[in-house]
Amino acid sequence: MAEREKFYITTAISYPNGAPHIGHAYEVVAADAIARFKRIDGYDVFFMTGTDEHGLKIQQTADKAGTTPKALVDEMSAKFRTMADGLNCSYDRFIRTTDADHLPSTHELWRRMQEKGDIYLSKYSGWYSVRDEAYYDESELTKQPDGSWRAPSGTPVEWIEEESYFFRLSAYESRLLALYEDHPEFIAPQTRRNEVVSFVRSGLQDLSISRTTFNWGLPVPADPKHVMYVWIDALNNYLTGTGFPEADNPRAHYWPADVHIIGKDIIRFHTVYWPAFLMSADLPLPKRVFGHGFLLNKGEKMSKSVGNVLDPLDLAEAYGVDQLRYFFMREVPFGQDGNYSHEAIVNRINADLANDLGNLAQRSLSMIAKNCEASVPQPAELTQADSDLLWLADALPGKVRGAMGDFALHTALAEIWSVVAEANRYFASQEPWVLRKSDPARMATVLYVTAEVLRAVGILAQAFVPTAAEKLLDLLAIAPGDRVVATIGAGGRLAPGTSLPQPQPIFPRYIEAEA
RNA sequence: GGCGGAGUAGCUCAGUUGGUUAGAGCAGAGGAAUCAUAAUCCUUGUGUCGGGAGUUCAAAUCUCUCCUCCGCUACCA
Repeated sequence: MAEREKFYITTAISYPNGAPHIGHAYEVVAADAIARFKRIDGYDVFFMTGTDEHGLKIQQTADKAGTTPKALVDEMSAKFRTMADGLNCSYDRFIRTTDADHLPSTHELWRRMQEKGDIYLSKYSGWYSVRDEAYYDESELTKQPDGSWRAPSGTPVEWIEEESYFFRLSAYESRLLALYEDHPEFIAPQTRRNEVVSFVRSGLQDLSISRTTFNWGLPVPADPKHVMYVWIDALNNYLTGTGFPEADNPRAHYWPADVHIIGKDIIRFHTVYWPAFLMSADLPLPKRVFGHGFLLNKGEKMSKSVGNVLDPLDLAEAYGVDQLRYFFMREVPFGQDGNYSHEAIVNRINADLANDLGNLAQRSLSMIAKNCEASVPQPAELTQADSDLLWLADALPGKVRGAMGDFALHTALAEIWSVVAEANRYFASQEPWVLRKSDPARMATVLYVTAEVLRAVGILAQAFVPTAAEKLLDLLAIAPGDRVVATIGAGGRLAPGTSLPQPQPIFPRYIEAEA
């Protein structure tokens, strides 16, 4: 057997300065679906998510709460991990930038960049608002009557100069442009790529990569009064996850990442800074970076003031984990912004999951249980209608693989469910409940073909709705090792006579609670 | 301001390199069936394809122009 091809996928790591929200849930669920699909498609997958735990804000939040940064991030990071677990996300490692192996890894990256001559000590200066804890560009400031300057937020600013290490980002402009040119797939979707190319073309300045104004962070090698600023510390988690710099680490072969799944708001860090760092360190670059969109609550961004902040686990409890996952991935074209609302979620759950797939499984498997001695029926000769439907099911792997290759999760699901819809039409037109009396052999064939379609659908659905798909495959008595994409089609057909368990509903309908 | 994207049925969107009567899902209306989670199936749309002009035998699909919306235009991530 040939060695399996590796596939390394990551989410961004979350900043645990507040509780996880629906955006975090969306990202990790989408990445999980891709990871799960790759696994059932035969890849050696490494899927990583985690938390980015250093920085001024964490330190301040801890101060305000009267605790230590470490105690704070221990508590907060656990919430993110609990969320990922609660949403049934199959990460192989949950990395934390406070993990012990992240320091040597990041020091090594820094050292290599320094060796290249790309890191130098200078001064970082600018208009700083103490109250906002942020620097502002001069163009953003407004002059007050007394001659002083104010930030956009109205707070006073002062000119600050701070010693800082810089990365020679400006030296990488042409190499980055060449990367985008030679690998147009590196940044997706297309619209994000356009933005990045335009940004880099406009010229790059060197990047401040250390701070002396706080100390909750990784110390700069040989100059511990500096801590590394977020860019290097956070981005390097992807390398740390593979055991860098240990060449003999069992995960070393996963680098470079095949894809970073991130929010569109941090596309620049992943497509400009990150590859430049890696080029400097003479390390291979990630193959692709995908910037997904945001989920909006009825068109509005989630915010505490609007009062529409939702806890993802509350949603999962209300609708079901698989149901919520399905909604996220089916409703919104991956890469674009999308809306969610109670009505939309319920509609998807009931129409697609309970009615279309759940009911198809129930009606066909019940008939098998009652009329075929509770075992896989023996098909007779296939009619054109049978072959046509099987052909559609057998063609699904190619279509879904193609869609998943472009991270078009919504398209993959649409493809799968179009076959479910076709199977419902087939079932209605074949009327096996009539055949039961008029032509039992024909009935058995129709039920067999339907079960075969359910098998293909169940296998592919594992990536998106793992628990329900598992239930469906259990009902079909598919052996654990056979629940892979490669068995879909003529080579892996159900064996007639295999006894089947008592059918159980796989997706309940969502019933509105009494108001 | 500069660069880029989008504007197609009530809603969400598909529409490869221009080519028969512009499609899907959902919602709405009517009907059939009863195996099934009151699920399913069938039928049903007179849409100025944002406006205007142009190229072409032929444009939602190319060109120009105008209108509207959105994103990016670096150190909060």
